[in-house]
Amino acid sequence: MSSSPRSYHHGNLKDALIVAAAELIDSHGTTEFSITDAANRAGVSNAAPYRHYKDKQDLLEHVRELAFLGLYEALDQASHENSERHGAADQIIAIGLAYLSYARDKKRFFSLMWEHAPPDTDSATKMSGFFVLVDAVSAYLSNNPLEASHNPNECAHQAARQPPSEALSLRIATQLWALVHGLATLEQHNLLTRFDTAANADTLLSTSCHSLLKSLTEC
Amino acid sequence: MSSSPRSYHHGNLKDALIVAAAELIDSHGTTEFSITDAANRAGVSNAAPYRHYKDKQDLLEHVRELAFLGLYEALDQASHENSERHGAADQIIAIGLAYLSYARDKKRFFSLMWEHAPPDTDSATKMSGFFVLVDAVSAYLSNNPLEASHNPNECAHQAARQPPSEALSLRIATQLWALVHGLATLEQHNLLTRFDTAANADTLLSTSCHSLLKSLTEC
DNA sequence: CACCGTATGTAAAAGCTGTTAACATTCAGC
DNA sequence: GCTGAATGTTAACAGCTTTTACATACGGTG
Repeated sequence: MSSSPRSYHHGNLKDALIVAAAELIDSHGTTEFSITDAANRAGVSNAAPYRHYKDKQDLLEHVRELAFLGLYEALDQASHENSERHGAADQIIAIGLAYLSYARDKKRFFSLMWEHAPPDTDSATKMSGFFVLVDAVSAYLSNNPLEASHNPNECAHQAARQPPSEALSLRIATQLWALVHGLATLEQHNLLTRFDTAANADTLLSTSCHSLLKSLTEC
Repeated sequence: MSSSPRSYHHGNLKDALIVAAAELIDSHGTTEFSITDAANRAGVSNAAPYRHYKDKQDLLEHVRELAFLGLYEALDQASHENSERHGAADQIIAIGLAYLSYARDKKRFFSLMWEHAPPDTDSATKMSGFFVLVDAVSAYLSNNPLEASHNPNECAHQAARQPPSEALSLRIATQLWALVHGLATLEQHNLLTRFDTAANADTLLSTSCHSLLKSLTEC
């Protein structure tokens, strides 16, 4: 990537450090990562990063953003590859499978994303992947409008006061997000195949999604 | 806890270190934690811990076990406080709410538990909390036997070959576990109330659980 | 083009940490 | 009581984060 280490000034050290840090974390994990390594890999001294980042956590925060961006791109691609042709439910499941794939392929990135709950920072990048799912749920709800409810659950209320479809999409997407995220986490800790070796995250996701969607829209 | 720092030998340093580490992590987080602090808090020198633990990760692993034990106790208590009298579904939800409470009250413990997916260690403690949920699901399935299926989904297969109820309980409990774990994680990252301020983890859990259970057993 | 403030790099150092090695003390069993 | 094992201390090393003082390049202004 960086070809000419000749000049005194690096030229694009800020980005190069993020890339270097990302590569190191992807291969050696976040505990092994040191700012010294990242600086060396970028071809500068160990103090140079402090011209661009307040401290180590600040740099890690930017790597986290990169990771969330990668997740978004994976989900977005999965969404487009499964749009319309197949059913809307299959599109939702495809997005979930892409989420699980990302957690598997970039497992160290995935861990980094959910480390140390940040105090208040709400980056838009962090949510962008979520909105891919929201859009798919909206499409699903358009094709599967709610039926009249005979259920004493909250759906009766929703039907009674004609909820904006957007709020319902957000709620369902949140539940699906929680489900797939939990499956990804449990899978990473080898907690799924402990009893039922056939119970992998992919099939669990598929059946759970169908259940949730059916129940949430048919109530 | 430790009262007499007089004798050369501590007497119970191995446990005292876990407790000290747990307290430090609970108050200052896992990144701030140092083995030196834990040793000082236990009243010994900074090299003493290495007589009982191979390295820092080894000590942290034991703290993790303590955290999983605490989670188990919380879930077990919630299970017993909500057994029989209320419906079996309510018992399941009570367990889930206890899970969310634990994640909130012991948020640094909760983060520690899911950090750095361990390579192969499968401690029984880690799973004990899960079995509380499995038992509740089994009780639910006993009270709500599966109906004859007209669904082309996998439930037809299950019904056809008379699945052992235990396998089904494990599968449903796993799905519920993933769901509640995902909700806990998203809540910790302030990702739930970003749009719908009324959508807290507790209510989302309640509605999702009902949906999943209804759909999974009514299929 | 010369000048100068600013941005960006280096070098050195302080202070902390994890970890090990050599040594000291206590315990437990014979 | 003696002896080996268990447990603790001190000292030291290497590596890391972060700061400070200094060096170099860039960019705009006269």
